[in-house]
Amino acid sequence: MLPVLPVNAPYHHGDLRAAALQVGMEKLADQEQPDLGLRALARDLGVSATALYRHFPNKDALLDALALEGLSRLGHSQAEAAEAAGGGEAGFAEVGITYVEWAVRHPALLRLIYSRVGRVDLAIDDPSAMGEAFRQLRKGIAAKMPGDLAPEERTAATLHAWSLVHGLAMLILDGQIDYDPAMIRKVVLMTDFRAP
Amino acid sequence: MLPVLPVNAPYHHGDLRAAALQVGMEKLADQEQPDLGLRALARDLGVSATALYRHFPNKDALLDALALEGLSRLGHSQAEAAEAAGGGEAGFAEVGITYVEWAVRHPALLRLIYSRVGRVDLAIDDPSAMGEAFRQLRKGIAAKMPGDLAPEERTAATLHAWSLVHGLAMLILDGQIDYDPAMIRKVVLMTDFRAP
DNA sequence: CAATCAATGCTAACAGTGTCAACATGACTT
DNA sequence: AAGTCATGTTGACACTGTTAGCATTGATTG
Repeated sequence: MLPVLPVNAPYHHGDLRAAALQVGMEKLADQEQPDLGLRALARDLGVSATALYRHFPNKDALLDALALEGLSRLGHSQAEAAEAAGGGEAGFAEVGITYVEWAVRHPALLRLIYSRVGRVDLAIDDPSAMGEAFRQLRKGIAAKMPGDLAPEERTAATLHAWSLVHGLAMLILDGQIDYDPAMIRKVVLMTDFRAP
Repeated sequence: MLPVLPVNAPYHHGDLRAAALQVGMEKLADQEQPDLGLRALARDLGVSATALYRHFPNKDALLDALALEGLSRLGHSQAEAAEAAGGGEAGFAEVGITYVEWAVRHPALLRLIYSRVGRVDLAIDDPSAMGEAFRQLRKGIAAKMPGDLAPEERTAATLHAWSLVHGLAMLILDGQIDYDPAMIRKVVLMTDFRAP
């Protein structure tokens, strides 16, 4: 990744924060692991290492912002899939399959999301932003559950569905199983939420 | 963690390799994340930073060894649970619940295992050791499946079970859901492998 | 038993990292 | 036009993994 506008660059960047997030996103897209160096990123941006500290209090805050952006994209993907799939249990399965597919396409981003969302600190603008985005994700999953379940069963079923697709995704990302769309579909469809 | 025998220590440690693995294991047990520094570990061992290079070619090799040891312990735990649980589907569920419980008790170790097993290189003594241990783990899961399933269904069912408990474990470790044993049991028991 | 040698330890150094302090530049406000 | 403040810079510090070269010890062999 070459520095952005290395020659004749003005002293002030224009919108370094946005540029950092964009280039950071691009770098993550190229990687398997979410290893993002502050200095390396600054180099790619054609800017000194410490310049980023004018826009983020520390590296964690930058990663938090990237994770939040990633979570937003994941949520968007989920919502899209939910709409395209229509109602019913078949549609619900489609949402889960989309989750796994998204994870396979954005491994570093998914890892970053889950590694940071659990320990948001006050560095981020809105500490509840992450939690809120996740609540949306959960809601998206829950909304597709069969309607005739008791509330407690509903909670368990949501957790079951989330765990199943998240587990599938992580096992694939960690190289334990191959990504075989047909097999994923088969496994996701195995669950019958009305079983005793 | 204090240095081991800082005063009057002989020039040669005795068995630095074993000591490193042991202290490394203890450090991992105290942590949530598998962050293990080579120099920090050497300090705890009361030894210079580079001494460890006489026993491991690099940091990755050390972590691989720790992950392998962890995987062995997990496999042992699984086998124990499988035996104690007896046969049948109830016993099978017990094995899955044990998996989640083990993960909650050894978060850093489980993370280390899954982060390294996918990319074993030739640094480790037996490159297939990790894969072998995992095959055992999978076999342990598969062995508890209902016996009257077609082979392909069996594969899917094994993957389903593994993904479900692994997903539950990861969501708990990442702080997405609380560890509620009753809820775990409920969710694990939800699956009916004979559903169409 | 003495000499040698390989195993195992050490220190010094290098490149890389995140982060802070102090200074420089330039865009916006009055 | 002057001054202020956001935004950039360089230099430094402490930390990391890693290599090279030297020191010490326990084991092997003449």
